[in-house]
Amino acid sequence: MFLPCNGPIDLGHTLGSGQTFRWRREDDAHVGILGENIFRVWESDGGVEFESSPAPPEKTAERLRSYLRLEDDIDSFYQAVADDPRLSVATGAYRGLRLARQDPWECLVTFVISSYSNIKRITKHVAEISEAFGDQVKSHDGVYTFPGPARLAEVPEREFRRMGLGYRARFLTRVAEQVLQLPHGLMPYRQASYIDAKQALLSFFGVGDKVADCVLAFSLDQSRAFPIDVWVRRAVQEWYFAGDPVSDRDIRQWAFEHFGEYASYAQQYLFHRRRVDG
DNA sequence: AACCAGGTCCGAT
DNA sequence: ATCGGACATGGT
Repeated sequence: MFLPCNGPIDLGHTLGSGQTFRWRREDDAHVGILGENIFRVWESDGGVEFESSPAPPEKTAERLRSYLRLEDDIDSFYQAVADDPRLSVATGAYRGLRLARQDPWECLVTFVISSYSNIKRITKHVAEISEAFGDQVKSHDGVYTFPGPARLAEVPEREFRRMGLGYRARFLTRVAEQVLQLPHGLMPYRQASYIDAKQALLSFFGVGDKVADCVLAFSLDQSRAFPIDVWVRRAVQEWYFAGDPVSDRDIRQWAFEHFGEYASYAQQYLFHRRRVDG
């Protein structure tokens, strides 16, 4: 089934730029799990083509469309930063890199795990958690859904430690318990203000500024979130502040003034650029 | 063999 | 408010 896209889309950059960790290349397509269904997606003229199972494409199209943010007018972002020479290099190189709209819970767990780790290891841990605690997707051996907060809340911390999660094990157990206390889960924060949503996330044990901003940018539609990790810190410091040391607080302030509602997109391009090309 | 990785928490200034 | 050290583990 075909889905049109507003502007360019590059699945390799979108799904392989360190925002999502459960997609894999398979021939010329990308295969991943959204909710209870497995998707196979590839680029097609003016959009993407996809298959899904066990639910058929007619039933899952909206989920994929939303996930890939096909409605985003990405060209207006490119225009907005056209006068920024550093960012223009990245938008030129990674044209079609989109932010994904992930499930907030899965995104939260993923980035709690990400703390002081690396992409390869994060990918491994997310896969292990799905296999160990998720449900098998119907008629797809070895393919698992992502376990919900109720399931992870009942996993003893020592099991997470056995998986090699280290000190993050405690974070995971606590975060699951805390999310379980929310009457309507994390979804309502899509409608909340950036400030309110961030404050809520920061109240979770194991969630600081960086992880909170990742969840806000990659799952909660908070376009002014600007996650600052080691790579982005270096990029901003060297490319925009002449190498002078800058506090995270100042970077956040600067990012909002400089990029406004495009901050989340700008961050992902800067991150990818810095991580891939140094 | 030190050093680093999409950080956060906590106690001491 | 801000700063340093501790925290687990695996890869260069």
